[in-house]
Amino acid sequence: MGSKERILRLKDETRTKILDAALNIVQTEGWQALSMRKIADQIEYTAPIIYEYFSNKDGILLELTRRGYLILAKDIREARDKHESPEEKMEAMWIAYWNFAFAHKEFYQLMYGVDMVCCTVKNSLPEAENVGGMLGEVIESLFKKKPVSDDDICMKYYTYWSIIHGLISINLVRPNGRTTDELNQQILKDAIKGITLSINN
Amino acid sequence: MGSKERILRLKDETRTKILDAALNIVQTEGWQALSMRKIADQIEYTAPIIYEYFSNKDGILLELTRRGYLILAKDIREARDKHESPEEKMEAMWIAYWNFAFAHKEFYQLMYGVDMVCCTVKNSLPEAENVGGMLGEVIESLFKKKPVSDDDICMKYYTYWSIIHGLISINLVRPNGRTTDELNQQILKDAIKGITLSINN
DNA sequence: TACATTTGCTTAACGGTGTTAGATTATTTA
DNA sequence: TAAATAATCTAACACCGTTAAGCAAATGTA
Repeated sequence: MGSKERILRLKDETRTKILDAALNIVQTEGWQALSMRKIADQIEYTAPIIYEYFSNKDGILLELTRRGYLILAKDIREARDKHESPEEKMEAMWIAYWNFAFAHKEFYQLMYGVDMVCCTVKNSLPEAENVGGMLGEVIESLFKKKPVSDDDICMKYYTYWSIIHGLISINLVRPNGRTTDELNQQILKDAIKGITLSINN
Repeated sequence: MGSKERILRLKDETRTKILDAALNIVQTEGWQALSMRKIADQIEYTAPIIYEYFSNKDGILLELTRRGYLILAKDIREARDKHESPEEKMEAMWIAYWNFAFAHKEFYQLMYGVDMVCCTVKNSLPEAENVGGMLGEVIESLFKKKPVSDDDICMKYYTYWSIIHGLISINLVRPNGRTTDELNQQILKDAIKGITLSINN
Protein backbone atom coordinates (compact mmCIF):
# COMPACT_ATOMS: atom_id res chain seq x y z
CA MET A 1 0.00 0.00 0.00
CA GLY A 2 3.07 2.23 0.10
CA SER A 3 2.68 2.40 -3.66
CA LYS A 4 0.38 5.37 -3.21
CA GLU A 5 3.32 7.51 -2.32
CA ARG A 6 5.43 6.11 -5.11
CA ILE A 7 2.72 7.02 -7.58
CA LEU A 8 2.37 10.49 -6.13
CA ARG A 9 6.11 10.90 -6.38
CA LEU A 10 6.01 9.77 -9.99
CA LYS A 11 3.29 12.31 -10.75
CA ASP A 12 5.40 14.99 -9.19
CA GLU A 13 8.35 13.84 -11.24
CA THR A 14 6.54 14.19 -14.53
CA ARG A 15 5.27 17.56 -13.41
CA THR A 16 8.84 18.60 -12.89
CA LYS A 17 9.80 16.99 -16.18
CA ILE A 18 7.23 19.14 -17.93
CA LEU A 19 8.67 22.29 -16.42
CA ASP A 20 12.22 21.22 -17.21
CA ALA A 21 11.29 20.38 -20.77
CA ALA A 22 9.61 23.75 -21.20
CA LEU A 23 12.62 25.54 -19.82
CA ASN A 24 14.91 23.51 -22.00
CA ILE A 25 12.99 24.38 -25.15
CA VAL A 26 12.92 28.04 -24.22
CA GLN A 27 16.65 28.11 -23.50
CA THR A 28 17.56 26.54 -26.81
CA GLU A 29 14.86 27.92 -29.10
CA GLY A 30 13.33 30.91 -27.35
CA TRP A 31 9.87 31.58 -25.97
CA GLN A 32 8.38 31.81 -29.40
CA ALA A 33 9.16 28.15 -30.01
CA LEU A 34 7.54 26.84 -26.86
CA SER A 35 4.52 24.70 -27.65
CA MET A 36 2.54 22.08 -25.77
CA ARG A 37 3.27 19.46 -28.41
CA LYS A 38 6.99 20.11 -28.20
CA ILE A 39 6.95 19.73 -24.45
CA ALA A 40 4.99 16.51 -24.84
CA ASP A 41 7.50 15.23 -27.39
CA GLN A 42 10.36 15.86 -25.03
CA ILE A 43 8.80 14.02 -22.10
CA GLU A 44 7.63 11.25 -24.46
CA TYR A 45 3.95 11.77 -23.97
CA THR A 46 1.20 13.32 -26.03
CA ALA A 47 0.06 16.86 -25.50
CA PRO A 48 -3.22 16.30 -23.63
CA ILE A 49 -1.62 14.69 -20.57
CA ILE A 50 0.06 18.01 -19.79
CA TYR A 51 -3.39 19.26 -18.90
CA GLU A 52 -3.47 16.75 -16.06
CA TYR A 53 -0.63 18.65 -14.46
CA PHE A 54 -1.30 22.23 -15.53
CA SER A 55 -4.60 23.85 -16.34
CA ASN A 56 -3.16 25.37 -19.50
CA LYS A 57 -0.04 26.83 -21.04
CA ASP A 58 -0.22 29.92 -18.88
CA GLY A 59 -0.17 27.62 -15.88
CA ILE A 60 3.23 26.38 -16.95
CA LEU A 61 4.46 29.91 -17.51
CA LEU A 62 3.20 30.96 -14.11
CA GLU A 63 5.03 28.11 -12.42
CA LEU A 64 8.22 29.02 -14.26
CA THR A 65 7.74 32.61 -13.18
CA ARG A 66 7.51 31.37 -9.62
CA ARG A 67 10.74 29.44 -10.07
CA GLY A 68 12.39 32.54 -11.44
CA TYR A 69 11.43 34.64 -8.46
CA LEU A 70 12.81 32.03 -6.13
CA ILE A 71 16.21 32.19 -7.80
CA LEU A 72 16.16 35.98 -7.93
CA ALA A 73 15.16 36.28 -4.29
CA LYS A 74 17.99 33.97 -3.28
CA ASP A 75 20.55 35.92 -5.30
CA ILE A 76 19.44 39.23 -3.91
CA ARG A 77 19.34 37.96 -0.35
CA GLU A 78 22.87 36.63 -0.64
CA ALA A 79 24.13 39.87 -2.12
CA ARG A 80 22.57 41.80 0.73
CA ASP A 81 24.08 39.57 3.39
CA LYS A 82 27.59 39.95 2.02
CA HIS A 83 27.83 43.62 2.95
CA GLU A 84 27.47 45.83 5.96
CA SER A 85 26.65 49.38 4.96
CA PRO A 86 23.32 50.11 3.29
CA GLU A 87 25.13 51.78 0.40
CA GLU A 88 27.13 48.68 -0.33
CA LYS A 89 24.09 46.48 0.19
CA MET A 90 22.11 48.51 -2.28
CA GLU A 91 24.71 48.38 -5.01
CA ALA A 92 25.35 44.68 -4.51
CA MET A 93 21.65 43.88 -4.59
CA TRP A 94 21.00 45.72 -7.81
CA ILE A 95 24.05 44.21 -9.40
CA ALA A 96 22.77 40.80 -8.36
CA TYR A 97 19.51 41.73 -10.02
CA TRP A 98 21.40 42.73 -13.13
CA ASN A 99 23.42 39.53 -13.16
CA PHE A 100 20.32 37.45 -12.69
CA ALA A 101 18.72 39.03 -15.74
CA PHE A 102 21.59 38.00 -17.98
CA ALA A 103 22.37 34.68 -16.34
CA HIS A 104 18.70 33.71 -16.72
CA LYS A 105 17.52 35.73 -19.67
CA GLU A 106 14.50 33.50 -20.24
CA PHE A 107 13.34 33.84 -16.68
CA TYR A 108 13.78 37.57 -16.74
CA GLN A 109 11.87 37.89 -19.98
CA LEU A 110 9.06 35.84 -18.54
CA MET A 111 9.01 37.66 -15.22
CA TYR A 112 9.20 41.18 -16.55
CA GLY A 113 7.64 40.85 -19.97
CA VAL A 114 10.59 41.92 -22.03
CA ASP A 115 10.05 40.92 -25.61
CA MET A 116 7.57 38.36 -24.42
CA VAL A 117 3.85 38.00 -24.45
CA CYS A 118 3.09 38.20 -20.77
CA CYS A 119 0.70 35.80 -19.19
CA THR A 120 -2.37 37.72 -18.15
CA VAL A 121 -2.69 36.83 -14.50
CA LYS A 122 0.49 37.05 -12.53
CA ASN A 123 -0.55 39.47 -9.89
CA SER A 124 -0.30 38.76 -6.20
CA LEU A 125 2.62 36.39 -6.56
CA PRO A 126 4.11 35.97 -3.09
CA GLU A 127 7.59 35.35 -4.43
CA ALA A 128 7.58 38.75 -6.09
CA GLU A 129 6.72 40.53 -2.88
CA ASN A 130 9.80 39.13 -1.25
CA VAL A 131 12.13 40.77 -3.72
CA GLY A 132 10.39 44.09 -3.41
CA GLY A 133 10.39 43.80 0.35
CA MET A 134 14.10 43.16 0.64
CA LEU A 135 14.99 46.03 -1.63
CA GLY A 136 12.52 48.32 0.10
CA GLU A 137 14.01 47.65 3.50
CA VAL A 138 17.51 48.56 2.41
CA ILE A 139 16.22 51.66 0.67
CA GLU A 140 14.57 52.69 3.92
CA SER A 141 17.82 52.29 5.76
CA LEU A 142 19.48 54.63 3.28
CA PHE A 143 17.37 57.53 4.44
CA LYS A 144 18.88 59.68 7.16
CA LYS A 145 15.62 61.39 8.07
CA LYS A 146 13.14 59.35 10.05
CA PRO A 147 10.46 58.25 9.75
CA VAL A 148 10.51 57.35 6.08
CA SER A 149 7.15 57.42 4.36
CA ASP A 150 6.02 54.63 2.08
CA ASP A 151 5.90 57.12 -0.75
CA ASP A 152 9.56 57.97 -0.28
CA ILE A 153 10.54 54.33 -0.44
CA CYS A 154 8.24 53.64 -3.31
CA MET A 155 9.61 56.50 -5.34
CA LYS A 156 13.23 55.58 -4.86
CA TYR A 157 12.42 51.96 -5.43
CA TYR A 158 10.91 52.77 -8.79
CA THR A 159 13.78 55.03 -9.66
CA TYR A 160 16.32 52.29 -9.05
CA TRP A 161 14.19 49.69 -10.68
CA SER A 162 13.43 51.78 -13.73
CA ILE A 163 16.96 52.46 -14.71
CA ILE A 164 18.07 48.91 -14.16
CA HIS A 165 15.09 47.35 -15.84
CA GLY A 166 15.38 49.82 -18.66
CA LEU A 167 19.02 49.08 -19.20
CA ILE A 168 18.35 45.37 -19.11
CA SER A 169 15.41 45.62 -21.48
CA ILE A 170 17.37 47.60 -23.98
CA ASN A 171 20.16 45.09 -23.87
CA LEU A 172 17.93 42.04 -24.02
CA VAL A 173 15.89 43.28 -26.94
CA ARG A 174 18.84 44.72 -28.79
CA PRO A 175 21.88 42.60 -28.11
CA ASN A 176 25.22 43.73 -29.58
CA GLY A 177 23.80 47.18 -30.06
CA ARG A 178 26.99 49.18 -29.80
CA THR A 179 27.00 49.15 -26.01
CA THR A 180 29.80 47.13 -24.49
CA ASP A 181 29.58 45.28 -21.22
CA GLU A 182 31.95 47.70 -19.56
CA LEU A 183 29.89 50.64 -20.70
CA ASN A 184 26.77 49.02 -19.30
CA GLN A 185 28.45 48.32 -15.99
CA GLN A 186 29.63 51.91 -15.88
CA ILE A 187 26.18 53.28 -16.58
CA LEU A 188 24.70 50.93 -14.05
CA LYS A 189 27.05 51.73 -11.20
CA ASP A 190 26.96 55.43 -11.94
CA ALA A 191 23.21 55.44 -11.92
CA ILE A 192 22.97 53.47 -8.69
CA LYS A 193 25.41 55.79 -6.97
CA GLY A 194 23.59 58.82 -8.31
CA ILE A 195 20.25 57.67 -6.99
CA THR A 196 21.72 56.64 -3.66
CA LEU A 197 23.35 60.04 -3.29
CA SER A 198 20.18 61.85 -4.21
CA ILE A 199 18.29 60.20 -1.37
CA ASN A 200 19.61 62.52 1.32
CA ASN A 201 19.79 65.71 -0.72
CA MET B 1 -6.05 56.45 -69.79
CA GLY B 2 -6.16 58.45 -66.57
CA SER B 3 -7.66 55.37 -64.96
CA LYS B 4 -4.17 54.05 -64.33
CA GLU B 5 -3.68 56.60 -61.64
CA ARG B 6 -7.09 56.04 -60.17
CA ILE B 7 -6.30 52.35 -59.86
CA LEU B 8 -2.92 53.04 -58.32
CA ARG B 9 -4.57 55.40 -55.89
CA LEU B 10 -7.11 52.73 -55.02
CA LYS B 11 -4.33 50.24 -54.38
CA ASP B 12 -2.66 52.71 -52.11
CA GLU B 13 -5.92 53.27 -50.31
CA THR B 14 -6.43 49.62 -49.51
CA ARG B 15 -2.82 49.47 -48.37
CA THR B 16 -3.61 52.24 -45.95
CA LYS B 17 -6.84 50.54 -45.02
CA ILE B 18 -4.91 47.42 -44.08
CA LEU B 19 -2.64 49.40 -41.80
CA ASP B 20 -5.54 51.27 -40.28
CA ALA B 21 -7.44 48.06 -39.69
CA ALA B 22 -4.43 46.48 -38.06
CA LEU B 23 -3.96 49.47 -35.80
CA ASN B 24 -7.64 49.50 -34.97
CA ILE B 25 -7.62 45.85 -33.94
CA VAL B 26 -4.52 46.36 -31.85
CA GLN B 27 -5.96 49.41 -30.12
CA THR B 28 -9.17 47.66 -29.20
CA GLU B 29 -8.00 44.10 -28.62
CA GLY B 30 -4.24 44.23 -28.17
CA TRP B 31 -1.35 42.87 -30.20
CA GLN B 32 -2.18 39.34 -29.25
CA ALA B 33 -5.45 39.53 -31.11
CA LEU B 34 -4.01 40.82 -34.37
CA SER B 35 -4.43 38.26 -37.13
CA MET B 36 -4.37 38.39 -40.89
CA ARG B 37 -7.91 37.04 -41.11
CA LYS B 38 -9.19 39.70 -38.73
CA ILE B 39 -7.59 42.43 -40.78
CA ALA B 40 -9.12 40.93 -43.90
CA ASP B 41 -12.54 40.81 -42.25
CA GLN B 42 -12.34 44.46 -41.35
CA ILE B 43 -11.44 45.63 -44.85
CA GLU B 44 -14.01 43.20 -46.29
CA TYR B 45 -11.59 41.04 -48.19
CA THR B 46 -10.14 37.61 -47.63
CA ALA B 47 -6.77 37.09 -46.01
CA PRO B 48 -4.62 36.26 -49.05
CA ILE B 49 -5.02 39.64 -50.74
CA ILE B 50 -3.10 41.24 -47.87
CA TYR B 51 -0.07 39.47 -49.28
CA GLU B 52 -0.43 41.59 -52.41
CA TYR B 53 0.33 44.63 -50.30
CA PHE B 54 2.70 43.25 -47.66
CA SER B 55 5.09 40.36 -47.93
CA ASN B 56 3.88 38.98 -44.60
CA LYS B 57 2.62 39.91 -41.17
CA ASP B 58 6.00 41.26 -40.12
CA GLY B 59 5.82 43.57 -43.10
CA ILE B 60 2.72 45.15 -41.63
CA LEU B 61 4.34 45.45 -38.22
CA LEU B 62 7.42 47.03 -39.76
CA GLU B 63 5.33 49.62 -41.54
CA LEU B 64 3.46 50.41 -38.34
CA THR B 65 6.81 50.73 -36.57
CA ARG B 66 7.82 53.23 -39.22
CA ARG B 67 4.63 55.18 -38.62
CA GLY B 68 5.31 55.17 -34.92
CA TYR B 69 8.78 56.61 -35.33
CA LEU B 70 7.43 59.36 -37.53
CA ILE B 71 5.02 60.45 -34.82
CA LEU B 72 7.66 60.17 -32.11
CA ALA B 73 10.21 62.12 -34.13
CA LYS B 74 7.68 64.90 -34.72
CA ASP B 75 6.75 65.10 -31.03
CA ILE B 76 10.37 65.21 -29.92
CA ARG B 77 11.31 67.79 -32.54
CA GLU B 78 8.48 70.05 -31.46
CA ALA B 79 9.40 69.69 -27.81
CA ARG B 80 12.97 70.63 -28.60
CA ASP B 81 12.02 73.69 -30.61
CA LYS B 82 9.83 75.06 -27.84
CA HIS B 83 12.77 75.77 -25.55
CA GLU B 84 16.03 77.62 -25.58
CA SER B 85 18.43 76.19 -23.03
CA PRO B 86 19.76 72.67 -23.50
CA GLU B 87 18.57 71.75 -20.02
CA GLU B 88 15.02 72.72 -20.81
CA LYS B 89 15.24 71.09 -24.22
CA MET B 90 16.43 67.85 -22.69
CA GLU B 91 13.66 67.69 -20.14
CA ALA B 92 10.98 68.62 -22.65
CA MET B 93 12.22 66.06 -25.15
CA TRP B 94 12.19 63.19 -22.69
CA ILE B 95 8.81 64.19 -21.41
CA ALA B 96 7.58 64.20 -24.98
CA TYR B 97 9.02 60.72 -25.30
CA TRP B 98 7.20 59.72 -22.15
CA ASN B 99 3.92 61.20 -23.32
CA PHE B 100 4.24 59.49 -26.66
CA ALA B 101 4.61 56.12 -24.98
CA PHE B 102 1.30 56.49 -23.16
CA ALA B 103 -0.58 58.35 -25.85
CA HIS B 104 0.36 55.59 -28.30
CA LYS B 105 0.88 52.56 -26.12
CA GLU B 106 0.53 50.15 -29.02
CA PHE B 107 3.15 51.94 -31.07
CA TYR B 108 5.53 52.06 -28.18
CA GLN B 109 5.08 48.37 -27.47
CA LEU B 110 5.75 47.58 -31.09
CA MET B 111 8.75 49.90 -31.38
CA TYR B 112 10.46 48.93 -28.17
CA GLY B 113 9.32 45.39 -27.62
CA VAL B 114 7.54 45.87 -24.35
CA ASP B 115 5.31 42.93 -23.68
CA MET B 116 5.34 42.14 -27.37
CA VAL B 117 6.96 39.57 -29.54
CA CYS B 118 9.32 41.75 -31.51
CA CYS B 119 9.60 41.32 -35.23
CA THR B 120 13.01 39.91 -36.00
CA VAL B 121 14.41 42.40 -38.47
CA LYS B 122 13.90 46.00 -37.59
CA ASN B 123 17.46 47.19 -37.66
CA SER B 124 18.67 50.10 -39.76
CA LEU B 125 15.37 51.90 -39.68
CA PRO B 126 16.08 55.47 -40.80
CA GLU B 127 13.23 56.91 -38.76
CA ALA B 128 14.81 55.54 -35.60
CA GLU B 129 18.13 57.21 -36.27
CA ASN B 130 16.45 60.57 -36.34
CA VAL B 131 15.18 60.27 -32.80
CA GLY B 132 18.55 59.17 -31.51
CA GLY B 133 20.25 61.92 -33.45
CA MET B 134 18.11 64.69 -32.07
CA LEU B 135 18.53 63.53 -28.49
CA GLY B 136 22.25 62.99 -28.98
CA GLU B 137 22.78 66.52 -30.25
CA VAL B 138 21.11 68.07 -27.25
CA ILE B 139 23.04 65.81 -24.92
CA GLU B 140 26.25 66.98 -26.56
CA SER B 141 25.29 70.59 -25.98
CA LEU B 142 24.84 69.84 -22.29
CA PHE B 143 28.54 69.11 -21.88
CA LYS B 144 30.66 72.04 -20.82
CA LYS B 145 33.94 70.41 -21.74
CA LYS B 146 34.74 70.20 -25.42
CA PRO B 147 35.17 68.19 -27.48
CA VAL B 148 32.65 65.59 -26.39
CA SER B 149 33.49 62.03 -27.30
CA ASP B 150 30.94 59.70 -28.83
CA ASP B 151 31.30 57.48 -25.81
CA ASP B 152 30.33 60.31 -23.50
CA ILE B 153 27.20 61.00 -25.49
CA CYS B 154 26.40 57.34 -25.86
CA MET B 155 26.70 56.73 -22.16
CA LYS B 156 24.49 59.60 -21.13
CA TYR B 157 22.05 58.76 -23.87
CA TYR B 158 21.69 55.24 -22.52
CA THR B 159 21.38 56.52 -19.00
CA TYR B 160 18.51 58.81 -19.92
CA TRP B 161 16.92 56.23 -22.12
CA SER B 162 17.20 53.43 -19.62
CA ILE B 163 15.43 55.15 -16.84
CA ILE B 164 12.67 56.45 -19.04
CA HIS B 165 12.20 53.23 -20.94
CA GLY B 166 12.35 51.30 -17.71
CA LEU B 167 9.73 53.45 -16.08
CA ILE B 168 7.52 53.17 -19.13
CA SER B 169 7.94 49.43 -19.38
CA ILE B 170 7.07 48.92 -15.77
CA ASN B 171 3.97 51.02 -16.16
CA LEU B 172 2.89 49.47 -19.44
CA VAL B 173 3.26 45.91 -18.25
CA ARG B 174 1.81 46.57 -14.82
CA PRO B 175 -0.83 49.22 -15.09
CA ASN B 176 -2.50 50.34 -11.85
CA GLY B 177 0.42 48.99 -9.90
CA ARG B 178 0.29 51.38 -6.96
CA THR B 179 2.20 54.11 -8.76
CA THR B 180 0.18 57.21 -9.45
CA ASP B 181 0.70 59.48 -12.41
CA GLU B 182 2.03 62.24 -10.21
CA LEU B 183 4.52 59.90 -8.63
CA ASN B 184 5.70 58.78 -12.06
CA GLN B 185 6.08 62.35 -13.24
CA GLN B 186 8.04 63.13 -10.09
CA ILE B 187 10.35 60.17 -10.55
CA LEU B 188 10.78 61.04 -14.20
CA LYS B 189 11.66 64.69 -13.71
CA ASP B 190 13.88 63.94 -10.75
CA ALA B 191 15.77 61.36 -12.72
CA ILE B 192 16.19 63.61 -15.74
CA LYS B 193 17.47 66.45 -13.60
CA GLY B 194 19.80 64.11 -11.79
CA ILE B 195 21.35 62.81 -14.97
CA THR B 196 21.59 66.27 -16.46
CA LEU B 197 23.35 67.52 -13.33
CA SER B 198 25.74 64.59 -13.29
CA ILE B 199 26.98 65.43 -16.78
CA ASN B 200 29.33 68.19 -15.68
CA ASN B 201 30.39 66.71 -12.36
C1' DT C 1 -17.07 42.33 -82.14
C1' DA C 2 -14.36 38.02 -80.77
C1' DC C 3 -10.65 36.18 -78.67
C1' DA C 4 -6.63 36.24 -75.55
C1' DT C 5 -4.54 38.05 -71.64
C1' DT C 6 -4.11 40.08 -67.55
C1' DT C 7 -5.94 41.47 -62.98
C1' DG C 8 -8.50 40.96 -58.58
C1' DC C 9 -10.11 38.05 -55.65
C1' DT C 10 -11.69 33.67 -53.58
C1' DT C 11 -11.62 28.87 -52.17
C1' DA C 12 -8.99 25.20 -50.49
C1' DA C 13 -5.29 23.53 -48.50
C1' DC C 14 -0.77 22.80 -45.55
C1' DG C 15 1.29 22.61 -41.34
C1' DG C 16 1.23 24.72 -37.13
C1' DT C 17 -0.99 26.40 -32.55
C1' DG C 18 -3.87 25.63 -27.68
C1' DT C 19 -7.42 22.84 -25.99
C1' DT C 20 -11.25 19.34 -25.24
C1' DA C 21 -14.04 14.95 -25.68
C1' DG C 22 -14.23 10.24 -26.37
C1' DA C 23 -12.18 5.89 -26.97
C1' DT C 24 -8.69 2.74 -25.56
C1' DT C 25 -5.53 0.47 -22.88
C1' DA C 26 -3.45 -0.74 -18.54
C1' DT C 27 -3.75 -1.11 -13.68
C1' DT C 28 -5.87 -1.76 -9.42
C1' DT C 29 -9.57 -3.41 -6.58
C1' DA C 30 -13.22 -6.69 -5.10
C1' DT D 1 -11.50 -13.70 -12.80
C1' DA D 2 -14.61 -9.64 -13.30
C1' DA D 3 -15.52 -4.93 -12.45
C1' DA D 4 -13.89 -0.42 -11.66
C1' DT D 5 -10.61 2.98 -12.01
C1' DA D 6 -6.72 5.31 -13.71
C1' DA D 7 -3.53 6.52 -17.41
C1' DT D 8 -2.92 7.58 -21.91
C1' DC D 9 -3.92 8.24 -26.77
C1' DT D 10 -6.53 9.48 -31.04
C1' DA D 11 -9.39 12.63 -33.18
C1' DA D 12 -11.30 16.66 -33.48
C1' DC D 13 -12.33 21.89 -33.03
C1' DA D 14 -11.21 26.41 -33.98
C1' DC D 15 -7.76 29.25 -34.70
C1' DC D 16 -3.08 30.89 -36.75
C1' DG D 17 0.30 32.47 -41.05
C1' DT D 18 0.95 31.39 -45.63
C1' DT D 19 0.69 29.45 -50.44
C1' DA D 20 -1.30 27.42 -54.72
C1' DA D 21 -4.85 26.89 -57.80
C1' DG D 22 -8.84 28.50 -59.96
C1' DC D 23 -12.61 31.54 -61.20
C1' DA D 24 -14.59 35.69 -62.99
C1' DA D 25 -14.45 40.13 -64.50
C1' DA D 26 -11.92 43.70 -66.79
C1' DT D 27 -8.70 44.84 -70.19
C1' DG D 28 -5.89 44.68 -74.42
C1' DT D 29 -5.59 43.17 -79.17
C1' DA D 30 -7.11 41.36 -83.81
